[in-house]
Amino acid sequence: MSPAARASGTPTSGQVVPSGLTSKRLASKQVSGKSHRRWSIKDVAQRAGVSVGTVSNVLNRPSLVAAGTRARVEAAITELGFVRHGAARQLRAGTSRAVGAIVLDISNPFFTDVARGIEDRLAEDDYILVLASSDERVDKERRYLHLLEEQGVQGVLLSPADADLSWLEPTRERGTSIVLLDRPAPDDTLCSVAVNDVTGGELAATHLIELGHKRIGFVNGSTKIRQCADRRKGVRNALKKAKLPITTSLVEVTVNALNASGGEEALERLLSLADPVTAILCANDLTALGVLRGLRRNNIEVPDQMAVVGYDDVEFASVLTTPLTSVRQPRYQIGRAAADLLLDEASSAGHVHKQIWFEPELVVRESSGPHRRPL
Amino acid sequence: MSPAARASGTPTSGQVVPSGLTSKRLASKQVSGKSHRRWSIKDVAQRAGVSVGTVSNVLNRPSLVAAGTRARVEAAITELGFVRHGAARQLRAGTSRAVGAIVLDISNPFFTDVARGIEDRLAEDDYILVLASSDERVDKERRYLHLLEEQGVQGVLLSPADADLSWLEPTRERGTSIVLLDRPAPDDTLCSVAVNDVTGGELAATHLIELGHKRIGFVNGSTKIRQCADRRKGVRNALKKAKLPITTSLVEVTVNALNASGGEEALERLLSLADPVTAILCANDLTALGVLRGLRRNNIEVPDQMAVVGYDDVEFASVLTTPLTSVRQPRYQIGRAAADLLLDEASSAGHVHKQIWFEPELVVRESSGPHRRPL
DNA sequence: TCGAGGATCTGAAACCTTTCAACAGGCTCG
DNA sequence: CGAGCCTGTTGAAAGGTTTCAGATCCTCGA
Repeated sequence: MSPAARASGTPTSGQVVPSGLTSKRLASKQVSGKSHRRWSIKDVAQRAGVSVGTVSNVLNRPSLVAAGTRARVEAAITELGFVRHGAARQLRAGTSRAVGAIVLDISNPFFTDVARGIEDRLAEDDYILVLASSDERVDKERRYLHLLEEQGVQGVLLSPADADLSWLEPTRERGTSIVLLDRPAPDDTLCSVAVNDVTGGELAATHLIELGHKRIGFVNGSTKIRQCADRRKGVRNALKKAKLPITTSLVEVTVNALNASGGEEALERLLSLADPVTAILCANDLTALGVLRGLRRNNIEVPDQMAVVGYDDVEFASVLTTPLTSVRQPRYQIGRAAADLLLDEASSAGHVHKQIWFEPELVVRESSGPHRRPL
Repeated sequence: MSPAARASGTPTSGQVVPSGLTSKRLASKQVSGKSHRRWSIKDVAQRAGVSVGTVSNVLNRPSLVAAGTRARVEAAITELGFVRHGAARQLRAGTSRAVGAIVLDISNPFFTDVARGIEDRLAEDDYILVLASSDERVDKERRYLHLLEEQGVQGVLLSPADADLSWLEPTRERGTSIVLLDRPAPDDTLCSVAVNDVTGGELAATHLIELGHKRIGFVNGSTKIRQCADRRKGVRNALKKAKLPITTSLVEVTVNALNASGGEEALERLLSLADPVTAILCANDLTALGVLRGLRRNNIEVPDQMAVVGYDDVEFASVLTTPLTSVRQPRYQIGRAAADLLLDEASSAGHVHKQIWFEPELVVRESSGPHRRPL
């Protein structure tokens, strides 16, 4: 197209400034030269010898256009390299092909997989994902919501940083749908997708109980965190159902940080008990990893002397020296389901808000087994 | 605002359909009721008793507006809950506040961290990130680029699936900047950010050589993959510099899949050698994990009987039973740098294309040490 | 032969913002 | 006291698309 284009087809625009340049003006032209204005629908119409309305029809309702005309228009489009101006389309049609997601932290593997689920579902409907991390900060969350609303996204998938959701209301009233991610909706005016952490805790504990364990250590984070509180509830449910006395069968250890060193510290405390536990349940895989590491250092065999169960089923759980039994959350599916709800809410007239609960799944590996040898 | 709003401030719109409804029309209104049209700048102007031009000035060039007027307009904006119509703004102003990124797979931890770097840098300038995964498929890549271009993003950060980049040219000519991610630009008409994998391979191998190893196993993927080829080149460079004969000092094993089981298979082959190696270098941490696992099963001690080095420094490398020595890539920084280049290219007139190379870093942990005991 | 109705196409209005020339006052300086 | 300047403000044009009422042309049945 440009006369300077090389035959080979390699990129030609935006060359580096020739060293001897004097004119600033010229330099800037050379360097980032936005060559020509984009072609508009008008240019296409002219080239195809039809009206703009017809071009628009080819783009949006091709069945209304006679085959011959359509072909001519399509030819003009490709010849010109015409690209629809999304903003203009959105301005007039009032609807965009973008969906926003605000998660706590996109570098957290949980949200990474969720994001992937969202993206795949959106792609099926030719939507595009605008992704943001709130870092659990309400101010960032709001700022992003505002930016997304300005952008005119169809809706927002939100993993809220805070319990209070009333601030979402103005945005919703203005027509931006919101679906809660990894958090149950407080009432039925909102869609949500969450995982049942109570079941998760119960699954893990029941597994250990069925293996014959009667004294179980539970390494958990602060119960101020909903997930931790729920998992604890599940663990206690399991004991209750098995008619095991909670006071003697459950040893709860709360750690500040649910990571490997937190796990090691918790293990210290559990090993120093007069009446030791035979199994340890961790609220998270990293913590379980710390526990495993500590056990190895103390020459305690897993699972024969101590059974260990984690939570999250992170990528490496299965490839550890002693593969870790863990609770898996259907992360990808969560994302897909949430995107699905949003698209439904945004497009279908008869949308009814839904709260979707996913059930976690226990993945049994070598780290858990019956107690065979005392410490 | 709505008369039905409850005093508590909890969400009220979008209630579930009352069961007895007969009119479909009514139902849809009740269910997803986009209550009223968004307020426009005109409404704000009217309410503040000024012209639309003034409101626009308050929004975009507040210094031009007298303090009193500005206050009145701002009051009107908050009272009405006015949100700028981004599409209209973009249509008229010709510029959007979004940047696209197309990566190979957002659920891959490498790109996850890169994405985070991008996002953080963009947030500083109030830009927003549109993220897409190509799954290494050229068709998805192109489809997404087209969607992003329609959206009118300022530019696209692209981690290309294919060697051929000529197809990017039309998009660039139309004014969408492109910065290559994790891939060096073929020439200086394009910005790029990449990591020097040759250095990475060299670092790892040199480390082992300095520990006294004279016979090293190298578990690598196909050299058709640029990263693998480059790392191999680096390893060979290190041997050359140390004046070690490549034929006898280096045992190369190629695996189909760079994962844990690939590592275990490779280890089998390395252990069956007549003249065994004393150190194993893996092109990737998962592979190293498989190697470690196999070594443990064979009761071979790490690092005394066998040193192991990985590549990538994944999250769990440091928390393994034997913490893994690995090569770390500055992933977050890569993302930041790429976003930085893009913003510069998109905004500054005197932009000069740059190729940025990041150097990887060796993180030494317990899995590597001098050879102390024969197998 | 005429009218109805279908298929196809047209052209202008509308969407909401930004931009900019022009204008209104008020002030300073000569 | 008038010219010139500065500060604020205005109003209309422009940007690219979609939508929709209407215009044309054909075909078919009466």
